[in-house]
Amino acid sequence: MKELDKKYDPSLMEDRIYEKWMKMGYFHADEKSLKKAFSISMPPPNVTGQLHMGHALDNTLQDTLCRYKRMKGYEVLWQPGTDHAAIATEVKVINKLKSEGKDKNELGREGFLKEAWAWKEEYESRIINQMHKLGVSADWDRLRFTMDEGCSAAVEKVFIDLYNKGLIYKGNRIINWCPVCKTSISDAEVEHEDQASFFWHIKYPVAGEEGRALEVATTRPETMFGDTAVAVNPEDDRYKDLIGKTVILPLLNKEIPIVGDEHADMEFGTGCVKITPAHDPNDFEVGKRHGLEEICILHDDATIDLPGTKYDGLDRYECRKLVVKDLEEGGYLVKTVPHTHSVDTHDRCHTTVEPMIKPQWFVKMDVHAEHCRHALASGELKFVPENYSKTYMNWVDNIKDWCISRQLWWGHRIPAWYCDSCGKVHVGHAAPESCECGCTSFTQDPDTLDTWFSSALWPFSTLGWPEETETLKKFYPNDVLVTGYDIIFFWVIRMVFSGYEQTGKSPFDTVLIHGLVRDALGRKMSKSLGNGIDPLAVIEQYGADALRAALLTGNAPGNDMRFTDDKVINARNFANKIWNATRFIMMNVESAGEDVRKLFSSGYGKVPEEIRLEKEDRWILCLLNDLVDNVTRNMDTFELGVALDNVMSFLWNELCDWYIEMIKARLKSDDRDTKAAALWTLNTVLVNGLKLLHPFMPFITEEIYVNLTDEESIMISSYPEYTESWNFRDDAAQVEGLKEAVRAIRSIRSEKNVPPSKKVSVYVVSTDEKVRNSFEAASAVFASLTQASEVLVQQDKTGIDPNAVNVVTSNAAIYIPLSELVDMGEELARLKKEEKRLEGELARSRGMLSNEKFISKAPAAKIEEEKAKLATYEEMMRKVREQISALS
RNA sequence: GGGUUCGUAGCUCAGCUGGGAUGAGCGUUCGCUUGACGUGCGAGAGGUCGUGGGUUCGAGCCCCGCCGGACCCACCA
Repeated sequence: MKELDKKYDPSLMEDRIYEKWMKMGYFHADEKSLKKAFSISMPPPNVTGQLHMGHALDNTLQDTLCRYKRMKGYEVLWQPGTDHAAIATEVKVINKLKSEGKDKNELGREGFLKEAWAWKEEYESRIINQMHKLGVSADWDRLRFTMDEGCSAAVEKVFIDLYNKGLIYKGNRIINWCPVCKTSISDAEVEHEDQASFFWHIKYPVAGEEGRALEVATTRPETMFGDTAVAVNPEDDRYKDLIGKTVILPLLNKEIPIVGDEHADMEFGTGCVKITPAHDPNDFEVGKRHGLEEICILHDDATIDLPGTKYDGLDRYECRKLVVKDLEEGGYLVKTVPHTHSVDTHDRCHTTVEPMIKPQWFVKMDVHAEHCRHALASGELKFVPENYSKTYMNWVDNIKDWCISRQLWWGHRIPAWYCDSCGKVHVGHAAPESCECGCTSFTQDPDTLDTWFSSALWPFSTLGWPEETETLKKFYPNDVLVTGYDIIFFWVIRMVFSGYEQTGKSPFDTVLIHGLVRDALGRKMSKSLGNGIDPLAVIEQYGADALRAALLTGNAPGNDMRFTDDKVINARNFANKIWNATRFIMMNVESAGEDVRKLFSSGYGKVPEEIRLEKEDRWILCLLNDLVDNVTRNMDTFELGVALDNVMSFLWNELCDWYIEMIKARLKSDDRDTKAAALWTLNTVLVNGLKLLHPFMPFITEEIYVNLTDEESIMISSYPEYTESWNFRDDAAQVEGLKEAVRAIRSIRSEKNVPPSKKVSVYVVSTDEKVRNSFEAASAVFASLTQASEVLVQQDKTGIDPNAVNVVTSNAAIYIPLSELVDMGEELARLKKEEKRLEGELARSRGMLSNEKFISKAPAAKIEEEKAKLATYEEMMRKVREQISALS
């Protein structure tokens, strides 16, 4: 046994401990192990950023589960890795190049990718170091990256496979285009932002009908150059005679047809809709139904593409101003109405996206959606908390084909090759020898795949798939996936259908959902608000253990949480408490000598023959045993916050506040047996308490454990198992009675302002011999906990000052002769108050028991419980009334 | 428009399959140099569980309505 520093200072130990764990290889998972497997794939953080509170929470949850399972005897694989984060990284690298005066296009594809890889190396190692600080026990030997060789091979195989099955197709479709990033983005990457703007009402004159015009309203007047029709509802009496005729498109003086289409809502606006198939998803559909021309009027950077006009080359918003001005001058503008509407923006750069028609690659979703439904219906996939399966199904039921091509360089290049002469597409690992047309020259598709295409394969691509590796066999499917609810659509759904499609299985059994970490005011942490809290700063100040505990306490699965300093400070104070309790124990063990200490190695659930336990020893062992049961149950149902609360309150409130105080006298005594039993119990309870705490607070528990036990590490120690042999119910109940009495006396002393220095006699009266015996046995403890000069246990009130203060507990009556301090009127009032409280309890209890329906319908155990309570309260009432009549 | 979720102590939140709100932390009041710890110890005050119904022997928990907040999706020509 070594000594602990006088002061608890996490910064002095955490790095050292982590290095030791790494060196010992405790995080490594052995695919050849015969132990039962437990596996989690870490949601790969982007190589763009740094650890934020969301990561800290996500990884703390995973780490806690993994450490628990390891101690429980599982072979645990926590598979770590990072994500290439296509757009995010590409944008950051471009910006970095810009700041160095370089340009993406000048560098060329190869040169740019070199820069991007260098970026990746730097940021990957940075974020991994940050996870080390948090205590993440992932198997770093198996670190993967979404664009490494194996993952890339998996991506290519899946693409080719889906293409061959007809589940991937290429088509000209309307997609979301980001004019700044110059790439298509999926629906999921689009955010909606409310913006104040206008509704411009414009007249389109009907051709050949002098004086008649259709009035349309638009928020994007510049798109009128792409109009190829005006739609009215076919049921609309106002306009249905015009269907089939044409209107003159102002400014361009072009005739376009009037079509009848359901899309036009008679109730909304004027009931007439301009149709711009190339720049609006709804209009695109209308265009398809009516065979309308699709005229693209925008360049990729959102400047106007209208050669031969004065509008050509203008920025979209410049053009808008000019169009409005020209319409007004031409007498076409009817009115301008202020209007707030939601604008689609790119979630990465917040640029307003433009719907554009582009040739893109899509994944068909119908078959895949079926996989997702099956996963839940079959029970092969479960959500914790369960209600998130509704969110999941809501997504599944509304899913649309997934646009997977991106006009980026940083990513997995699409394995499609176009014949240079006939243009035919060939999908495969490499270009074919020759095309059917005889041509032997091909060009690869320049596009890359959506980041989530590779993330979707993460649970198996990281384990060696498509090879049937030992690792894959041992650890796939994963047991748990831990992630936030905001990512169910992006990631969870795509992993699920990919898992079924490629491996025939759900990629994981349980999805543990957590919420967002918000700031103290409940706001989302964001760069723009500048309200983010840096986990590393918190670790530096309070330690990783405190941060982890703060993230887990008082938080139920799936719920958002507020992060406040209070929580971290409380967690740090707890750590300090445990630290000092350990120092106290060590100090006493040291002085007790080697012959006591050698008894300490016994396993859980056994008491060495030489040890003679006393009541309070059995009480705390019984509580510990219940704790093991509770914590295990809560860990297994993913109630980590509850489990941690249980451990903390046991160690702090029961072990430190009660047990240690109870045995202080025994530790000072010369009786070798009683001292040995107390020390043995202390050590046993602390060591096992630390084990229960370790998954949550790994560093301090390791430091204490190795110093206390001289063993190698708590990480590889075995988890306590609940045992019947430590169910000392009877002793536990007696000590609880004792505690109740102590609290009652302290309460009286405090109420009467009796200073601790004043020692008074305490009489305990009970007619129950067993109760008397237990108080008798504990009289020394009892006296020290209540600052009593003596404790007299007796069966009646003989010799007690009739004016003594009296409190009634559930198994005894306590008398404290304090007559000189007591105002009899006050005392009577206090007793009356107690009488009233008991009356309430009795009424409740009797009411229940006299209710015939309760007696006939409630479970028998519940009835018995209530009867016992009633008996206790009746007895208490009897004593209180006796005292009242004695005083009156 | 579709869906989800919340409303419990001054604040932030727990409350397990319905069985006494002896719930936690912080804050607050009073007291304590108790030799492990003031990052501590002891004792208090503080709640008609948003609201109105219903089901039940019994509702913070289940069902319906309402009020008030949050979020997601779709739409907004």
